[in-house]
Amino acid sequence: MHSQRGTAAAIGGGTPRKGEAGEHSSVLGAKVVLFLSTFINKVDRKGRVSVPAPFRAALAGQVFNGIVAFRSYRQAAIEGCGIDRMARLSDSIDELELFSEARDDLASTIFADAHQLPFDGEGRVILPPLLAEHAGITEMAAFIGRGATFQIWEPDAFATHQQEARARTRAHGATLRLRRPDE
Amino acid sequence: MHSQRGTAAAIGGGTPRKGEAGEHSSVLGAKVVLFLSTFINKVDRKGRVSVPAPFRAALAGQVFNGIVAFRSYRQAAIEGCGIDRMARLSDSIDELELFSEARDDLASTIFADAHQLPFDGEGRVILPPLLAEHAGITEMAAFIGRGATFQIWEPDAFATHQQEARARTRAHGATLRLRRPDE
DNA sequence: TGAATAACCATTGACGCCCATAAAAACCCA
DNA sequence: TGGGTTTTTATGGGCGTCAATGGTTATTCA
Repeated sequence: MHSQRGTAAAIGGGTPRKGEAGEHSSVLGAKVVLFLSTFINKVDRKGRVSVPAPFRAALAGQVFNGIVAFRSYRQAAIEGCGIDRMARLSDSIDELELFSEARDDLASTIFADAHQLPFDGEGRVILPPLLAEHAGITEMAAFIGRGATFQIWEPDAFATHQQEARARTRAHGATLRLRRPDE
Repeated sequence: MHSQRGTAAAIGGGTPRKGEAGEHSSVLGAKVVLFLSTFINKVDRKGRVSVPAPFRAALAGQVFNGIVAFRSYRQAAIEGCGIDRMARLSDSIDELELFSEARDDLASTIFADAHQLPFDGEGRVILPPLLAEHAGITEMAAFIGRGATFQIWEPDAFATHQQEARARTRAHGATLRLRRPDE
């Protein structure tokens, strides 16, 4: 059984049906990567999971054909993004003082346990056992769009988390100023 | 037992499977070199260690077929990178005040005991005894991705270090402004 | 000539890659 | 608008290949 079908096409890789110049929306500069919606897929016996097609589309065209995954420090989840984001992170860190302690800490915290998970021919990845364990994932994996990044959760755990998050939001009345397109 | 398998080809050297123009992802400018994840490999009786395949891929195409290693003066670890980065480092140091103390120190610390370790036919290098000793490496070596560079640790020592680094990062709330792709 | 080093094979298990299938969307056309 | 057709996805499984590792032979240098 399939979870749900491409409810939302992630922007940027927009899977142009026919013709539709598309393909390289980036003449230069970064493509817009947006992960939306939630998809629940099965983890097969070999530990493979299909990355939702819309997510794959959002990642299309990046130098590395796959996803980057690392453990979330705050939650029992796996953080995911494209390689381009990691490259940007690397550049940012490179700008810190060489050999400074902060730089060291960030590097060993962020890069050390990031995994590059390549897509197979069918758009699946293999979840590293350590990460899967951290997220409590065994049978099913929920891909959660978070805009520029996404997360992978054990479905039930996420449901719980989401309820709590909603409750908190309602309580605190979180607000957000929308960024102007040009700033 | 293998530690973990080549999660992926690091960017830039992208091991294009079939055809795939690939090869030179750089139209101009530096190739993207990104070391990610952690790989633990065995050091054999002769002191040889396999450099993780993804790291090798990231280094592919550089003028020197191997890695550059030198002792970290802050930690019980070996710093590693490709020869290209050493060239950049050299440039950076060149920009420091001539005859300044800092320049002297850096030059003698980094370049003096930097070792060029060539790959053998199977992608292994021999760890210089002095470096291995400094890092306390005997049986196993952990290759730690740090973005543009990597480190080599004794696995247990790194585990400890990583925990402390995480704690520090969380405590200070070390943050990092993500660099915009176009700036 | 002996010891250390480098180049050369051999093994094996994990993983990449391929093919097959079913079901659900998207598409098309009356 | 609705039914039939085509495409894409998600999922399973088999097999060939490569990476990690160990050992053996050739080569170099003291």
